[in-house]
Amino acid sequence: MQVQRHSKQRDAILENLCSRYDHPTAEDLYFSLKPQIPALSLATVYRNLAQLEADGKIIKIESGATKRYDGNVNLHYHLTCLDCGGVFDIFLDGDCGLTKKAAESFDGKILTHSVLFTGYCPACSKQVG
Amino acid sequence: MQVQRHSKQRDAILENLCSRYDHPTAEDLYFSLKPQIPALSLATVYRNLAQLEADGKIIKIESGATKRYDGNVNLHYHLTCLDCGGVFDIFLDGDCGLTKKAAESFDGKILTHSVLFTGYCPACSKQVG
DNA sequence: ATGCTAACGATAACGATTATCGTTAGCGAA
DNA sequence: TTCGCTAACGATAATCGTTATCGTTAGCAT
Repeated sequence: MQVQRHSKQRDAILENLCSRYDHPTAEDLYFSLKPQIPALSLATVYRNLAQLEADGKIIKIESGATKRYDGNVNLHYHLTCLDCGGVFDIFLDGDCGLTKKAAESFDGKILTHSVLFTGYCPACSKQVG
Repeated sequence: MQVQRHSKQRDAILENLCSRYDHPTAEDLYFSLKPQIPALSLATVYRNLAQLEADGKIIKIESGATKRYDGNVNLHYHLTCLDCGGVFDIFLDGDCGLTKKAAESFDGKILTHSVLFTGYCPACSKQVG
């Protein structure tokens, strides 16, 4: 096993991700950090996102072709808006018994889960259409 | 709006998908149908899977880079096995109140949702390792 | 300060999916 | 039944998000 070294880039990526709530893509983060770290490479963003996810410090959201990331690792769910394409947080009390019920009916080992709702975000659902 | 025509290929894809429970990828279906329809193109498989999904006749499973498909449109969930990579069905009674609770705490419009568990399938969880 | 090598930046490669385009075939009207 | 329209097809090029490669840079232990 290899020692993980500290890196300015990884710090900046984690800090940027944790300070926002729009579930950015790797590219979003890249452009957001470029002014602050002009030499930053998109590959570095992907590399560090993968590492931070493996360390359990961030979450990867499986929403279609382009992955999005979330700095909030507390259990919560997401909704993809069919209109604007944004991803929004949905906080419920715990997991609504999902893990327990699934464990009862499934003869395997369950570690984690994710829930992705589909619909319209507050802003888009208020518009006519 | 355009009229949808009947096609032998689409029939075969839907029938193949509905007769299996391994949540195949587009390529899986392609190779599975190739003997029966030698002229079949992979593009046709993708085209029809998209169309069948839009028609609500099948479900697309967002499990990583490669999408998988499911011919069972009744509400149920899935588990991805970290060991063998397979996708397995998890049937619970209804949605465990997920839709209701989410609607209460989210100020938008919720249409559907999907749940993806991560863990080990029955076979892999029984192996030593 | 020095050496080791994790992490970097640039960019090529990859893999899944989608778009293009000329051809085929489903299907309604003549 | 044939004709005409065009949805759907097959082949393949293009796209796009992500990952791998490789020479260079920079943490960090000695």
